[in-house]
Amino acid sequence: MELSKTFDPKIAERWYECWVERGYFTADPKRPGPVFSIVIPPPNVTGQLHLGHALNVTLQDIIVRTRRMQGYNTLWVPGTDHAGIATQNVVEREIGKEGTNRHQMGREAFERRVWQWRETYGGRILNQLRRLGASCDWTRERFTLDEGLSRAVIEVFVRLHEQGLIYRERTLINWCPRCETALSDLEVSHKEADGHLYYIRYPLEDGSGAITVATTRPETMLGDTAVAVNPNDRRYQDLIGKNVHLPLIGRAIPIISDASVDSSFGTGAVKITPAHDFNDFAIGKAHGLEEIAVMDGRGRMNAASGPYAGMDREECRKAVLRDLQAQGLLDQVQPHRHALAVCSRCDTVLEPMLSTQWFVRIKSLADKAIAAVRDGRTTFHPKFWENTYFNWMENVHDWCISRQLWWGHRIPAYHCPQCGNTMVARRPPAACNRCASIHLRQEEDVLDTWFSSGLWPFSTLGWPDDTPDLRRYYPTSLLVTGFDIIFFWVARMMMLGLEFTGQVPFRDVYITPLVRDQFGKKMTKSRGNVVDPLEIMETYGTDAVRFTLAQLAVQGRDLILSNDRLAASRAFANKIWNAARFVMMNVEGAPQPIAPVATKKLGLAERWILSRLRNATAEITAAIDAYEFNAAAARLYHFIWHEFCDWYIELSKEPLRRGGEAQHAARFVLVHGFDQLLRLLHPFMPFISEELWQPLRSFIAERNLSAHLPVAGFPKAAQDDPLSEAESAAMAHCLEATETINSLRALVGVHPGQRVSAFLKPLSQAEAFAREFEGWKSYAEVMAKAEIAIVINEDPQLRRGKVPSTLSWGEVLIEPPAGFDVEKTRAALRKKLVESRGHLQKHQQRLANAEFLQKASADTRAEMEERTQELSGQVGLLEKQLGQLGETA
RNA sequence: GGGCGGUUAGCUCAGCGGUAGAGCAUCGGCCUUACAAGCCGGGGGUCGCAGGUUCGAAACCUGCACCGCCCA
Repeated sequence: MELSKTFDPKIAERWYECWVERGYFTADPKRPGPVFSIVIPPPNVTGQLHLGHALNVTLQDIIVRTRRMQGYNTLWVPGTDHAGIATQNVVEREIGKEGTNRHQMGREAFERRVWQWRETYGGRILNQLRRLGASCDWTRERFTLDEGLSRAVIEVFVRLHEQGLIYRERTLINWCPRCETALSDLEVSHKEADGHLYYIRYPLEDGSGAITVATTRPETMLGDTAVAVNPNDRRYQDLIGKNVHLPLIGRAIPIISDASVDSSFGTGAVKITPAHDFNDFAIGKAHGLEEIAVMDGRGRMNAASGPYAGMDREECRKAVLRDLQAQGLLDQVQPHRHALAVCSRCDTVLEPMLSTQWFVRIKSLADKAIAAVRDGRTTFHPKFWENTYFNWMENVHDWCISRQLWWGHRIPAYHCPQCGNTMVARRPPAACNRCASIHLRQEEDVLDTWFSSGLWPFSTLGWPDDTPDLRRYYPTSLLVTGFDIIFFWVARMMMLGLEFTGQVPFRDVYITPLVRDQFGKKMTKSRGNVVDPLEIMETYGTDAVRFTLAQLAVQGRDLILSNDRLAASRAFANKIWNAARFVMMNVEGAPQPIAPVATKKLGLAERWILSRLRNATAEITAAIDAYEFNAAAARLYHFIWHEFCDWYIELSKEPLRRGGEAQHAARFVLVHGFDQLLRLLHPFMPFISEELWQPLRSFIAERNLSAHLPVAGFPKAAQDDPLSEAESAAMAHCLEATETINSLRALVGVHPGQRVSAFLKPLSQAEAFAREFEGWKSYAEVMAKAEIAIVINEDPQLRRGKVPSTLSWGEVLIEPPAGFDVEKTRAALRKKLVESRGHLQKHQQRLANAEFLQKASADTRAEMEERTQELSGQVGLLEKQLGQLGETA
């Protein structure tokens, strides 16, 4: 079969469909073997693939494909979450364009509309995962609003309620006036903003003067129910207990003292609005103040705000300031930088709002989740992320789980309008269990999306039923996610998993790096520096993108993606492609499969590359096991490019030409080596590896050889090294001699096509070297384009007219072309001499140090002595060689 | 304010107690029938700064500086 000259990623990427059709990714709980299971952190159903996903999914796929090939019973569950707020926003925008809104539509019609939207667009991100090559079990795709998962949500809600871990309370919560819903602490972002500090004079009721308060939010004064000062503030001692006349509204409110007031802020006196500020709420509770809400759910002023009713909060602020100014009550305005709480979904400034919400009592759940990480049932990689986890878990507040949305799991609570009773139940009760009324109303609110995604590791496996999947695949082996999701997913999955299954949801948590642009900046929509993974997949090929991400995935460090890196990976793919062409060209016409050759019967170069393969296999496997993707990718790259292509393919050319047994052995090693190489590569670059493995397949001698690579066995490092120590040394000598001769050729300007004659002179044990040399002479001669002779006894004529260089075990001389530059070669030797002398000096000093001799281990001393010997040999040689070139050292 | 991570070649990063490494970029020479998205060869670093521990520190400890992030 003929391969084209360059690699076209598009063609290779077609294999995906075939793998899915063959069911390679479909798990079977009945199959024997150790289990490896993983659930995808469900992407938002409205989402589009971004680089964070691409990285996350690539790394998961590397592990999953490796484990599958290693024979694990492997399951990777894909799916999406319903993303309450985000999805509702998308659909509201859509119907907005049609001139309607959800309130006009009504709840049921709106919900139907959202489902329609989901049917049409919800699969988008999952299709993008397919394009990335993610080997998910699509027969088990889940959605948080699926019937099964919804049942799990209700079950968990009811049980938590029964245990007293869910309660309902009227309190101050973070409210988004645009989304018109409550938010949990985690959905609140903080950002710095330039605002103003307004100094407002509140006249005392007794007419004896006024007290000035400073505030960033003048419009909330309409709901003030007190003014507070610090009890130790001398300035206001006399005023505590008096009343002020609240401007614009006319209400009389007291001046109180509270230790939490910061005397250094503004005037030291602050207005207290319990219904619109978290600090004020706490003060209000402590002092029994009235809570007066002056805004509605859309951030508009309500009836309690008197003349301002109906205004928007921004508009109201202007009006209030204008009126205060008109009455001479606005003392001054200062520029002021302060933190704003905004909605993490839509960036709207949030409003603290008084309302009745459902909460999860979190302490006992968090304690269990902390313990599970402390005692190592779940481990983070890199480990330092555990600190972040602990820090959050130890300071976690009760979780507000109700949302005033129409898209989500409706809370299974039923209110009785007749007697005010509220019941929580798995199924709608027929009648009130207190007053027997049959007119019950289900709670309007839905649950926070994270409430359902927190159940994901076990709800996707069939919980609350005792299913074969749940029994076989839970707890899962690993969760791969970004650090920003530790609180959302990891924390909640841990808490809920432990509570409802008694087991941790996953044994390992691998925290991926953050992907930054080539300037090291975080990619954000507002910066406009977001790189679309689909675009770069289009340009460089999916395999190249995957490989680049793996190469850069260093633990504990951000990942900086650049086009240079991507281009390098594309070049790597092309290199592999061409190596395959070489292999295929050289086995053409050979009997299929190529009969294996016993290791003993292989040539030195063949045993050497198999030895390197063994080493690469062990190192790559260990790196994957340790989630050191960068190390695994680097070793793969080095093995393929430098060991297999640069050396072995070159070394194989001679035996291939020779024919007979030598040719057969080289063919066998090329095929076997390339087969193993493609298997090692497959988890990283699934498409090109399959594309190349297919034509190679018929040459591979393996019983029960699988039809495709995803289910072929992953290489295992051979027990014994095919290469003895002596042979390994011999190959090292061969490679060093080759490199040194090539370097000399370039130095003196031998034309690349020209053969040269070269002489090798060992420093010692010349006869032994001469015998060893016979074993690798032909390799070095081919690779260095040289006639090489070994010199045992130096004859006085040897050096005449030749150019020398050093080897770690001796020296090498070549015949230079006429008119070469002697000074250049002298300079090269001089440079080497300076280096070697420097090193030698350091070593000699060390060996002369009494303390070193006394304190360093015997091994270290011996090693240093050996090195010193070697270095002094080098220095002597270099001096001699410089002398030979007419320079006294 | 509390905490975490980083600072090594032009760039991106390994190395984490015994002669400073890789990839990319750069420079020189080569179209040598697998590959010019290539081959061969070369240059390039007082390992952020200051102390300390050690026979020996890029590596371990302390402090500082700068960059990035998280929490309040």
